[in-house]
Amino acid sequence: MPHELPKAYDPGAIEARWAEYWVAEKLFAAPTPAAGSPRPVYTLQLPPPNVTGRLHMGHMLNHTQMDILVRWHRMRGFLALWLPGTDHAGIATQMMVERQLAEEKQDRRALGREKFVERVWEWKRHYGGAILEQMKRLGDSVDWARTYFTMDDNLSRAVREVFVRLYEEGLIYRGKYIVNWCPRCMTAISDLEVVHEETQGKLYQIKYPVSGSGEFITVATTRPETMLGDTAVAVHPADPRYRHLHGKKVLLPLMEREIPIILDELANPEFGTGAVKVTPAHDANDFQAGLRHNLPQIDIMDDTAHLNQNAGRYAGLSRHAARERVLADLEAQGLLAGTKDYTVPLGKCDRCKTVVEPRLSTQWFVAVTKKTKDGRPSLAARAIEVVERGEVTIFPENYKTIYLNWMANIRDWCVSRQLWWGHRIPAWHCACGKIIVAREEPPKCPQCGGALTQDPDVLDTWFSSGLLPFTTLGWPEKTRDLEVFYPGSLLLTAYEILFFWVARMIMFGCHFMDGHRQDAAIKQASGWGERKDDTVPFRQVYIHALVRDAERQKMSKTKGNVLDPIHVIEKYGTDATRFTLAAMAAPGTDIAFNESRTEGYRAFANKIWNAARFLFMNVDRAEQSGVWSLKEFQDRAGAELRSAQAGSEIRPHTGIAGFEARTLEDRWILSRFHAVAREVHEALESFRFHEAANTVYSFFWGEFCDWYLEMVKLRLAPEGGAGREAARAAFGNLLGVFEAALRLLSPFMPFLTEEIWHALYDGKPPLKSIALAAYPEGDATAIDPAAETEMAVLQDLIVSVRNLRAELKVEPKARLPIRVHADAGVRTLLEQNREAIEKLAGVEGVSFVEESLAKAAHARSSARFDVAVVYEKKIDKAAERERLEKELGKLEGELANAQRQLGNQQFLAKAPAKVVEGIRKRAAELEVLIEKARTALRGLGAD
RNA sequence: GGGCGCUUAACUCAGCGGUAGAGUGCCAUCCUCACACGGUGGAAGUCGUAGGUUCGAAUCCUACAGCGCCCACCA
Repeated sequence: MPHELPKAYDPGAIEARWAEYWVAEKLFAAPTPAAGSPRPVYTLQLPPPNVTGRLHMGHMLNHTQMDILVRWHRMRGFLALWLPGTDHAGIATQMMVERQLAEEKQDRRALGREKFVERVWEWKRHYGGAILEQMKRLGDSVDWARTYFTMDDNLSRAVREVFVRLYEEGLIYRGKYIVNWCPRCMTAISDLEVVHEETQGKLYQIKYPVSGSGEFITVATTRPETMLGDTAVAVHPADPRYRHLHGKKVLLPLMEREIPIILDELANPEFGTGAVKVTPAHDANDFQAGLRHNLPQIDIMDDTAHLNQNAGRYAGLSRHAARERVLADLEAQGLLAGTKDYTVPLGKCDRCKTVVEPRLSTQWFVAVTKKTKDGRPSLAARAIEVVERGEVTIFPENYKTIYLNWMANIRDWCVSRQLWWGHRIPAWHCACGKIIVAREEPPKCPQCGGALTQDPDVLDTWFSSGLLPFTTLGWPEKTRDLEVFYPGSLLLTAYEILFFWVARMIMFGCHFMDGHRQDAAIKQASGWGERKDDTVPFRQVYIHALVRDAERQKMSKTKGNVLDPIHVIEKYGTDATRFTLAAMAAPGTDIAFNESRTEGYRAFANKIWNAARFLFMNVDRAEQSGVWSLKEFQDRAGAELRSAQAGSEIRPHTGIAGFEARTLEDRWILSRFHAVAREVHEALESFRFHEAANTVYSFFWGEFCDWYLEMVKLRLAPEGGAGREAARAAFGNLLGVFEAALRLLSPFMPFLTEEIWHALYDGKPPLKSIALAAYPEGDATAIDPAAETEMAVLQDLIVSVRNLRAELKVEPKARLPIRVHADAGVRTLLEQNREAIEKLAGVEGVSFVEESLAKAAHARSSARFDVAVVYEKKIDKAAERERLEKELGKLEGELANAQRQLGNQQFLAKAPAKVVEGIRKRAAELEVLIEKARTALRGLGAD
C-alpha cells in the first residue's frame, strides 16, 4: 500500500508541490459565466501590492484572511473570484530605479524621460513579479489568469477616460495652491502622504519696526527663514493691544520691504504676542489669509528647497542654512527678541522622511465636494450616503464613524505628481495658454493652431487604484464580467489605506458605475438582495488589525524588527503560519506576532498528519485481513462530493457519507462535528477568524484525536463475526469524520489537508482538489444533546480515575479494578462503555456497588457517580485532606453565593428564568458534592 | 488640540452582564504498537486603580494612571 507517511510532518516536502499544482491546474480560475448563470458570486479585489514590494507580515495576515474567506465561499458553491494584480507605485518604483541609476553613476535627468521610463519598465519586467511568486507560496487562491498591472494598456485607457469625464463634468481643475512639496522626491504629495512628527524646535520672536514710529511689533515663528517672503503682519481685529496700529505698515527687516498690518482672525490673541507674520507662498493658513486680503504671494524657494532670487542676498542657500543666516543677521540688528524651545509638528514625506515644504504651485485637483455640471451629487456626498445607508458596511463598526468623520471634512484631492513614472495626465498645453484635456493627443491647438506639449505630470497612484473595482472587470466597456462580478462582495484591508484607497474606490465606484445594474438573475443569486445600490464597489469593508512584533512594536525597516513571513514559513510551514495569523486575528485588535504560537500550530499540523498515519496503518491492516477496504469509503464519499459539487446552486453538504452511529462515541462525534461546523460558519460570517480557527483546532485535537480516535481503536481489530461488522462501521465512520473534518480545516490549512485528502483517495480523488469539495455546513438537527451529556459523564469518570492514579502514583502500566456507585441510568451507560473505561483509564474490572463511595479510600465523587480505585497503597492523608479542603472551600463558596442569589427576591424577580433555573440546578448539585466531600473528609479523619 | 484603542495566569492573547478560558511556558510522570511537534495528571489570575449603575460586572458608566494608534493649518 502507498500509505507510508513519514513519522513527522514536513511541510517543506509538500507545500511547494501543491502551490505549483494549484496554479498549473488553474483551480482557482473564475471564468466569465455564460448568460443566465444563476450561480452565486463572491468577488474580492486583492489590494494590489507595490511592484517593488516584498511580502511582509501585514500582507500575510491580509492574504490569509482573504484566502480563508474565498476558499470557504468557493467550497460552499460560490463562483469565487479573487482578483490579483500589482500596483505601479509611482514614487516608490521611481525611487528604486533612481537608486539603481545612482549606483551606475547615472542620473534620470541626464537619461531623459523616455529612456528613464523604459528603464523602469525593464526593471518591472525583471523584478516586478517577485511578490506574485511569494503569493503563490502562501497558497493564495487567486485567479492568476486575470493578473493585472495598474499600467496595463486597458487600465491606462480607463484612467484617461475617468480623468477626461471628470474634467468634462467640472470636477477636475488646475490651480495654484499651497501643496506639500517634497524637495527630495521633487514632487507635490497629497495631505495623506505627509506624516506629522513632533520635533524639538524653537519658537523665535522677531521685532518688525513699525513705519513712521519708533515702535516695534513682535511676531512669533518657528520658521524664521520664511520671513523673507512675508507680505503682511496680521493682528486680531479685536485685540486692544494693537488698535493703535490698525492701518499702519511695518518695514520687513532684512528685505527692507514695506508690508501692511492687516486685521485677520488668523492671529490668535492668546498665542505669543498676538501678532503673526503672513507668508502666503509658504504656509497654508497664510495662503488663505493672503487670498482674503489680496496679498502678493512671494515664493522664495526652488524645487530643491533652496532659496531663489526672491530671497535677495540669501538666494542659493538651503532652507536650513538660510535659517541660520537670517537668525544671525536679526541678532546682529538687535531684532531677535527671544528664543525658546518648542515642539513643532513637522510634516515629513511618507516615502523618504524629508521635511515637507508647504509651497505654492500649480497642480491638478479633483473637486470632491462639488456637484457635477449637470447637478449630480458630489463624489464625497455619494460616498457618505452609501455608507450611511448601509449599502457598504464597514466592520469593525468604529471605522465607520472614522470614515464618515473623515469624509465630512474632506478637502480637494491633489492628483498631480511631478514624477515620470505613472499615468501621464491627459492634458496638452499650447504656448498661447490653451489647455486641452482629451482622451487622445490632439494634433494641434484648436485655438491658435500651435504645437502642443503634454502636461509633464503624472497622476497620484491612488487615482488609478481607486478605479480598480471596475477597470479590472473591463470598464469602460460594458462587459459581462462587470455585469456578473460588480459590485464586489468584500474589501478586506488595513486601516492605513481606508482613506488612501477605500474612500476613493467608493467615490469613483458610485460615480462611474451609475447606471450599472445587474440582470435580475445575477442580482438574485448574489445573495445581496437587500442591498439596493449596485454602483458601490463592494458590499462590505473589513478592516483587519496590524501585525506587530512580539513586543507590540510596529514593524518597520528602520527599527529592524521586520519579520519576513517567508522565513517563518520555511521554519514552521505555511499552514502553521497561516493558522497563527487566523487564530490571532480577533477583529479590532492588533496582533503581536509570537513565534511560540506558530510552534504550537506546527504541532497541530503534525498531530493531524499523525492521525492520518494512524488511519492509513489501520486501513492497510484491515485490507490485509479482508475486514474492510478503503475503496468502500472512496466510492461512497466520492459520489457524495461529486454530487454536491456538480450543481450550479449552493448545495449544502451537511452529512458525512454513510455515517452509521452505533456507539456512544459515534453519536457524540457526529453531534460535535455538526455543532462545530455551524460554529465555524457563524464565526467566519462575522469575520471572527480566531474563533473559527480555535473551534476547528479544539475539535480536531481535543475531541477527534483525544477521545474519538482512542475509543474507536477498540473496534478496529475485530474478533468474531459481530466484531467484523462493528469494525466495518467503525472504519466507515472514522474515515468519514476525518475526511469531513479535513474539508472543514482546508481553508485554514490548505496544504496539509490537500496532501492528506489526496492520499485518502490514493492520489485519485473525486475532484481535483479538496478546495473544490463541498464545505461542511453543519446540520442543527444532527446535534444530539443526550449523546453529549452521556459522553461528558463518561469522560468525567475516566478523568477521575486517571487523576486518582496520578495522585496515588500508580505505576503507569499497572491496571487496577475500580468500584463505582451510580444510579441505574449512569450504570447502564458505564457498563456499555466498560471497554473504553478500561482502556482509557488503565482499569481492569469495573464493579458496581449499592452504597455510596464518598468516604471510601481512593475515591472521587461527581454529582452523577462515586468512583474508587482498588489499590492497597495508602494515600498521603495530609495531601488528600488538603486537596479535599481546598475543593470543599471552593464548593461552599460557590454554594453560598448561589444561595444568596436564590434568597434574593430582586434576583428571582428580575433575572431571566433560564439563569435562575441554572443556578437552582447548580445549587442542588453543589449540595450533593459538598456532602460527598464532607463525608470523604470525615472518612479521612476516622481512618 | 481632537478622535480611537489597549491594560485578564510567567509570556502572547480570547472572553465583553450570570463569580474566568486558550496557546506557549512551568511542575510531575510516561519513549503505551498515530504522534516526545506526543500522552496523562497538575500548579498558576483580588480580570490596571478608585468610584458608580445593576438582583448580579472582567464584561456597562465616570474619573484616574500607564501604554499605543490615528487625525489636525494655530504661528
